[in-house]
Amino acid sequence: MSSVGRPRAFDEGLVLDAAMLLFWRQGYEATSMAQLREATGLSSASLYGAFGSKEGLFTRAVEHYVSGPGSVTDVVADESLTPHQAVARLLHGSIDMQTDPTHPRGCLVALSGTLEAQDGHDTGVREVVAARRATDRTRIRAAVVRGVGWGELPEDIDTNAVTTMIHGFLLGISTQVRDGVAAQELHAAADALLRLWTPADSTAGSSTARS
Amino acid sequence: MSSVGRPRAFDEGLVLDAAMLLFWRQGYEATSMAQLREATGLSSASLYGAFGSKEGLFTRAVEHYVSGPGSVTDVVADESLTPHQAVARLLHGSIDMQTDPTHPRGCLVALSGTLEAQDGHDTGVREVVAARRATDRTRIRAAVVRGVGWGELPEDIDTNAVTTMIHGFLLGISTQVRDGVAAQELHAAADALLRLWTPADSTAGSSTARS
DNA sequence: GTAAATTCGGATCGATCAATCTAGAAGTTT
DNA sequence: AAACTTCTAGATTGATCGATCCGAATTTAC
Repeated sequence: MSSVGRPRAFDEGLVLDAAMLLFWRQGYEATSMAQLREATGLSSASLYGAFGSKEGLFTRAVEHYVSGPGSVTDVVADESLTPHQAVARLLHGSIDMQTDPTHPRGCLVALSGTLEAQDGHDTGVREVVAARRATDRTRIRAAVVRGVGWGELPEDIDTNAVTTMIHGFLLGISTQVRDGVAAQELHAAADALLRLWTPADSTAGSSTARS
Repeated sequence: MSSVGRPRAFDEGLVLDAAMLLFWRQGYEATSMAQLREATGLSSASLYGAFGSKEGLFTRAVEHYVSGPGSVTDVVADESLTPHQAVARLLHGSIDMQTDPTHPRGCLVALSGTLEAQDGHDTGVREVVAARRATDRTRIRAAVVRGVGWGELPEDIDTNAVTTMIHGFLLGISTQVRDGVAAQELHAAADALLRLWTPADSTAGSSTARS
């Protein structure tokens, strides 16, 4: 920020990477500043100077996640794809990401901030991830509406219901992955879910739509 | 336990009720013994004398939940129902329970123990709820297999995939409820999901199967 | 060269955590 | 009455929590 004074000696991206992995694996509350200090290699002074608070660091780590591994869900907003393809890639891409053994399993956004804070102290934590969940939901709904517009889905379909069904399954993936459900089973389940995208006519194959 | 000595002055059921509500609302880690003391009206000595530890109290509270509000999922194992009815009542009953405003929203079993404990200290917490999730999954799979046996589902269906799809949606309900999704939307989504139970023939109406 | 600005490691803050223990009063059985 | 257990109420344990402060180190601005 400032051009005067001693320059920062650490790479903010690497620090956010380390913090993201901890929050991803353990959640916000179970992750202590001592662990964050050890994982990032920074002192308390540096961490608080750069991020203000534990909550501030979490917020930045979530943003880092959303623009990193979490960006797999962005594909659902890609209007160059058919709506069916967009949703199929959303689900299959999320499953691939969440079962990738090179980082913690499941989705940071889906697993964090689902419990109530007692005193409005950690409400910011909940808001950050809930906002991203709301974004996913809005994008899924838009894809469903596009599906109706493209003629992939019947005109009289309940778009909110289909949206809730897809988003509900997406959110449930994380818990299943944490419980050890294999990627292959989840992919097959996603295909089964997508099969009702085209209830009568089958203009687009649902099992061949994966990348 | 003992027949001699001063008898217990508190009602264990009421104590477990209060503890269950706290864990349900806030989760295990965010709930402190001080809150549990205040909510139950018991002293530390009484709580530790009766339940051994915070983890022991949580375990008993989860059992209390499973045999109480959480028992709505037991219907999926009811073999006097048609398999389709069993799954339909599982989903719609869970939605009704989880959106009931007289207690915390969502499902205690679905929301707890989804994150990794750092040192094998709280692994018991995870195991208790994960075991119940595994039971739900097993029961859903049995209902799906019965559905094939009854001729409600095609012989060549992937029962694991359908199971994972249904259980995934069930688990995702909790997060959606916490995020404010209305019961009516979730019911409609469940109906949409159940629509693929009968892909071609429609011997059982999916939207009229609710209680 | 000097002063201002910023970051660093490390010590430390008060608060809170789960858990244990004490002491005496109260209740129940034998 | 004696033995036994649970009760209330609180003190206390050692550990850990998030957050702050301090002095030394480092860099830029003037």
